[in-house]
Amino acid sequence: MPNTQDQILDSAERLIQSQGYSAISYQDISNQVGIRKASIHYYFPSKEDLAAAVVKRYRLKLKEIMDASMKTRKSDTWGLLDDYFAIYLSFESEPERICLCGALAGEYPVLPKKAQTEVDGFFYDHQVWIRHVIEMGQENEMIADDQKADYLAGWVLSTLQGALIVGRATESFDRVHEAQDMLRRALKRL
Amino acid sequence: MPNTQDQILDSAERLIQSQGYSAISYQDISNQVGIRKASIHYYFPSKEDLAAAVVKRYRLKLKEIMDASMKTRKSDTWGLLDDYFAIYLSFESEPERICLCGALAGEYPVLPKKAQTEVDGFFYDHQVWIRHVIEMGQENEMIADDQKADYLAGWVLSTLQGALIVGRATESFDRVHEAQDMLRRALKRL
DNA sequence: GTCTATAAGATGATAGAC
DNA sequence: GTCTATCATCTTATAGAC
Repeated sequence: MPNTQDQILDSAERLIQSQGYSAISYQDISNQVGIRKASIHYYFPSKEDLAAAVVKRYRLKLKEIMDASMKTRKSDTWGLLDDYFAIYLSFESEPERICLCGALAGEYPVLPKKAQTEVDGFFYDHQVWIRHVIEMGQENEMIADDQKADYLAGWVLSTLQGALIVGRATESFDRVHEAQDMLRRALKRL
Repeated sequence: MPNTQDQILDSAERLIQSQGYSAISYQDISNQVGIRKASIHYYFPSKEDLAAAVVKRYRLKLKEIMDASMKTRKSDTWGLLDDYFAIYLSFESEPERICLCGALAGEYPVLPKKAQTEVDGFFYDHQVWIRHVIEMGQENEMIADDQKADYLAGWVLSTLQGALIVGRATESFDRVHEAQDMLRRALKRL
């Protein structure tokens, strides 16, 4: 059983992923965690603090997954890409949820500054990681090198985030599978 | 000068595109339009009514643009695709705004039912239109036909929505240009 | 740490005058 | 049609007891 602070973060993460930042309240979290909403303020004085903490933790969690993948897969281009794609496939079992930062990006201008910075940093982390994978793939001639690795990385990121968001709204998670299929082919043949 | 009802819809559309549905209030619209918030209830009794009306109008507006393009471009595959891409490029001049339905899809589970239906219908319209363009392109051998047109259409849609959303959060509208570039190449060579 | 109690403000919505 | 006035409810947040 996680401590109270982690339970609050878990609840907030889940709620933001399914409802967005503006829609959720301390009361919602209070109901899920089973403590009074005043108690939440003990851990996170303001909603801005809570938002920043949730994104920070989420960003770090994924960064660790990606770094671990890099360590075990070495320069196995398609294995690395599969690992990354798996992050997005994990949402299939909870169709109300999407990537936390995809959800937050949808209401970016109303987010508190610190949360904005973390969301921005999240996308930066991912783009750098994907770019690295693609660069290695281009060196090994697994991926065509007539396109800048950075453009390709941004493209992969946008596509996957978009597939999750549109997929949830159209109740078609297949979209995510299909998008990954297309990306794999495109990277091979571009 | 548009009538009051249209001014309200214009304002709501603008606000949702930049802030999302949950974050906006009758007060915000009241401030922009210059009428009291009680007056807005005269046109749209509940926020749910307003949401449904905004999406319905937006969906129709884009449907008309796409149908007009189909009528003038006939079977000019790349011309049609350019017209469609131009819809997304139009957001470059107002970097706070993204596609209304992309923004709404980011908080889909909390939307009123009727708004959900319209958002869903919006994506359906687009996917059908793009699929049609791709099918014609495959017949004319402009686009390779080893992939289902419907998958390709879904992929294009997801990518463009994702590029807008991620692009706004990372202050890099280039993302949209680059994604369109990649899509064009990918469709040609797949 | 968690609670009760409470504050100050915003929200969607309605009634009724003009 | 648009206004003022008002309502009940929800929001984030704080003070202080246990």
